[in-house]
Amino acid sequence: MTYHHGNLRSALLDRAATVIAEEGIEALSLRALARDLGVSHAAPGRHFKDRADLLAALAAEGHRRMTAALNTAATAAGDDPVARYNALGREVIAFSLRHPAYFQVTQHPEVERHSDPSLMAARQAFGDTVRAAAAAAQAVGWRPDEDLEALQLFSTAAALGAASVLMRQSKFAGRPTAELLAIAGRVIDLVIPPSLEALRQES
Amino acid sequence: MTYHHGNLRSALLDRAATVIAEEGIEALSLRALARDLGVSHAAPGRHFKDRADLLAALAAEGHRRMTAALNTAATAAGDDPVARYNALGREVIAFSLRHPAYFQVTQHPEVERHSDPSLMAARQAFGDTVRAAAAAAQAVGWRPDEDLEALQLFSTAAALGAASVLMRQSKFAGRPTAELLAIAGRVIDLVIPPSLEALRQES
DNA sequence: TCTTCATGTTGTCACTGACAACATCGCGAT
DNA sequence: ATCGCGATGTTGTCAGTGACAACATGAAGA
Repeated sequence: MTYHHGNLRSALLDRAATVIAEEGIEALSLRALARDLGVSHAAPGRHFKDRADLLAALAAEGHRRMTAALNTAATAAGDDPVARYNALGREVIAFSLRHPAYFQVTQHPEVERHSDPSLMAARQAFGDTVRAAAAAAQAVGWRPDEDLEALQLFSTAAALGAASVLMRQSKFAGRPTAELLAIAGRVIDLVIPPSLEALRQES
Repeated sequence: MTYHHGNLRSALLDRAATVIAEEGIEALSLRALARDLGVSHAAPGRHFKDRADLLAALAAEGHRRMTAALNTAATAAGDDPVARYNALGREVIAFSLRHPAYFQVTQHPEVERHSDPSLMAARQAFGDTVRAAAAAAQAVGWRPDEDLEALQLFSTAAALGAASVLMRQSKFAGRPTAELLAIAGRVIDLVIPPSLEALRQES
């Protein structure tokens, strides 16, 4: 045996991501992963306590990347806090469409219940980013009467739900990404005005 | 052996629902179910081809009950189509809170991908009910420019996402049901006006 | 009564996650 | 230089699980 894979941990995470993208989370097996990488069936155990632990690590990575994507999208959106929060919503959907494996793993109930510390930290960082943007939009007049954290949680859930619909519903299957993103934009606009100006015109 | 359980099929579904409510879908095992009911490990196979088949049957039942709940909620809401659609949104959340096992199983990705004919029929009936209500609201002026099916799908996803947040987020854990339903109402109001009158005042 | 079919039983297989005991590699202290 | 030790990987094994096949039982109708 050649032994010595070197970076088995990241190789496992990579392979897991592609397996999940192709066949879904249920099809993921530690032993199959080990076989795919030409390594013994117990080798994954050195890096991940169990299957849930691997999924948690993958989900943490997904949250970190989503957070990073949101930050660049926010700065690209300019100064208007309402437009920024709207852009965040769109980016949640765009990122999900770009990275279906991360979407699946972060949204999977089995993983959501899991309380790995590094996963919880990544989740919290993601929530903090969204909450800060929601607070800025609220500060300039968007939904001033609602509880901030509730606004954050429910708008995030709505955006992720929309992403799920766009990925799973046959109505949208096979449509080009650009079209899906356009639809995503309209959906986000239902909840968050596209700009401060639009918000002021509403009422 | 006493043999002859009589109605093993519905006993399996019942027991499965309580197991799911208590320990989650992942904890569900056909063999454990058989043990719980004092029946041999292969007996469930007579009624459900495999684990996914049992989950599909449970999900179909969930969709049927949700649809029934929506219909009674709609008639109770009176004649205003906007108020009716708003009430439907609230009832989606209320039903989910009342029946967490059905919620979990209908929303679980593993089950959502499944294409059991009776499950698909139940899903379609649910979708038809929501779409009819959305169409009525649209006919009196709600979001007239949006695609009807998209409106239906995304508003359903938003309501279900809100239900998920209310059930899973620690922020809402342990709060009395009445309070959760009040929050649910505010969330629905973010997307669907509470009445035709409110809709007309918006713009 | 006899047959037939639905329902349940026993037996078995491959696969999986999990654990324990052992092997090897590389690196840092002596 | 080497010694020792911790990190990483290996082989071996166990119980739980889903799935299937072959058989048993009981009820209902020809």
